[in-house]
Amino acid sequence: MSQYDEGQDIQKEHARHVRPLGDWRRTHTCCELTVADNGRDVCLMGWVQYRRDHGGLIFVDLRDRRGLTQIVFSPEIAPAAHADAHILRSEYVLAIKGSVRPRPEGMANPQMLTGGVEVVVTEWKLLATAKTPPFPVEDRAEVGENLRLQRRYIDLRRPQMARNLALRHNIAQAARAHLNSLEFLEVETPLLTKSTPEGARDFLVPSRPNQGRFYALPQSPQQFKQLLMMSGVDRYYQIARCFRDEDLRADRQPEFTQIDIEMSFVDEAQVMEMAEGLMARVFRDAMNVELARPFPRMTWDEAMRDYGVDKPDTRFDLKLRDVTACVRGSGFKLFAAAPLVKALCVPGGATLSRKDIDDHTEFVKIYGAQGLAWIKIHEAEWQSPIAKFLSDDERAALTREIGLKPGDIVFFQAGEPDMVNAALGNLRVRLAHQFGLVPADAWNFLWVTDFPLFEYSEEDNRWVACHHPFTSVQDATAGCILTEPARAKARAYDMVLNGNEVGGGSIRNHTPEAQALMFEALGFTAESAMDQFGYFIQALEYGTPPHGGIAFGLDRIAMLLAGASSIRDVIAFPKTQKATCLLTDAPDVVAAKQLRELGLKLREAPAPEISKE
RNA sequence: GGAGCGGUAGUUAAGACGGUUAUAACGCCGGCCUGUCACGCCGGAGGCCGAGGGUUCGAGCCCCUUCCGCUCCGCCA
Repeated sequence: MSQYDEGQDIQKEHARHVRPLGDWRRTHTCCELTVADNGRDVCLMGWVQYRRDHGGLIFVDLRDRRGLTQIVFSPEIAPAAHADAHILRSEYVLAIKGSVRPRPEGMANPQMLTGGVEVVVTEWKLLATAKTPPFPVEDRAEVGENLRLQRRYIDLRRPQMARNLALRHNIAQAARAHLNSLEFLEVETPLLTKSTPEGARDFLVPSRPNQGRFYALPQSPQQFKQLLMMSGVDRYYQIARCFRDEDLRADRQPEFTQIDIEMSFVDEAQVMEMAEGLMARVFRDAMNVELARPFPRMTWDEAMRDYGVDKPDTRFDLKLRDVTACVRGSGFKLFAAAPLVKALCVPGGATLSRKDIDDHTEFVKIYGAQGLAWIKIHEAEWQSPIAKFLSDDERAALTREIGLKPGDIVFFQAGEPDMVNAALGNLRVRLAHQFGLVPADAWNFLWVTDFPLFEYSEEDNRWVACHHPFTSVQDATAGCILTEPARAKARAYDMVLNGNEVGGGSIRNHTPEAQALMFEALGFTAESAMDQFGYFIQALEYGTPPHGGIAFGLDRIAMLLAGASSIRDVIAFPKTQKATCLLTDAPDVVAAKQLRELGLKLREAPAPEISKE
């Protein structure tokens, strides 16, 4: 007989003790009683966290999502209540009546919020038995992700997960409170909508009454929120579920939540000021932290130049240096011929071991680098595989440009700009963590502005919108939309927190002419633009106010504020990396009848053993 | 589409060069215990080593295939 079966038999036996709730009403939660409640008659309900059965006295820590309260079954004070209490097991659900008393002298537990008191049980009801949980309901239990997701309802009982859910709620409520105070209107937009060709892959939903046609789930409510501006809503927000059928990451789920905002009659400065105010409110309400405003700003060009990425982590320095000119005619052919050569100096980093450097070399190969050149700066010499190729002039130029000092290590990357920036930009973050340069509890906000309007897609062989096709162009570069797309700058802005993009937005095209120009630059013909976006282009023609907005990634913000390493830890029921739900086993095969009704035929029939009929 | 890490009692892990009966801790079950709080003490049960195939006298360990989880690249307007 397995431990599992034994547990089931015990549970079956104990189930005879289960009683209905009846007229019992909970008077307090499990984290609020204090010595001030001494003598009070209370009724608590919750789960058995720990049971400490001394044969005589029985202690139970009763848990709800807020905390723990110690209850005591005493054979002297309440023999009837004590008699059956030995059946209690982990996760049994319990209702108790009793009186609050301070714990005896020296018996208080300062680690518990309610550690000064206990409740002496005079009467109790077993509300439900429970199987032995597959993993302990404790933060310190390190449990495999698959088991946590399969039994999510148990995982969510763990204090950290319960706190994460509450934090997420507090963030959303702070955002709502702030936006409501500014007279924003919360409006819901459709989940069943139209597929658009730009952007991420859509989730499609077949239509039964319109066979052969499909809805798409929204990647964002972008067009709808702009249509609401055209409708005169003026200030809109929505805590909106969004869907993108792309591969997952630790910070990316196929369905996620945005705090989606749009405003009329505004420019960038007003949207950004509103966004800073919202974030300040979120930090005040949810974290009890006051943020300094306004947030620092940086152009996209500066971000790429100094940090190699468009979402710099400014909690530490370690800026990249462009040293292309220093090594232009170098005897080191790799440097001499490269379109871009950048350096990343770590002060005091010459202590790195050969193995450390090998690890970093492997790391940058992820981003397409062939290798990783490095120089350790010693008092007397430069220790480096490439030092012998560098002339005295080049050494002097590098020393000057990078500011090299004895004890430093400097890494180089040469090649195509995208690769160089990605390799060194990501190495920068890795090195900062290795050298302990990332301050704890720092909240470094940053606006990144002046994004390019377009980027070239090698795959599609055309220019695509960096942000989205409704973003407007900066006046100064409006003339080059068609002639020199690479130079066109967008009226777009991203909010970055500790190296994570937490929000992004733009001022939109509000004239049909500007929008038509954008579609033209993206390679749409007038006909194809009308076909895909006709309703939207038409709407622009009926008096559209200047407008713009921003969308925040609620999940990502919650993850950062919770200190979680995965977005899954702040989503109640997340998907796995293969986009499946281990709890419900979705996605699943469907009955042939359902497919027939939708007019769908699978290319291959599902295997018989998993097909449902 | 690609790269890497992992899968061994309920859980988390250990398992030397391929060699008796696969370890430990926690949990679970039973007993004892009136001030514990991750209670303590004594005893016990618990295994298809992810799955399938192969090599071998012999496989948790080596080889092949496959499934699952995680991290990353591509992808994500």
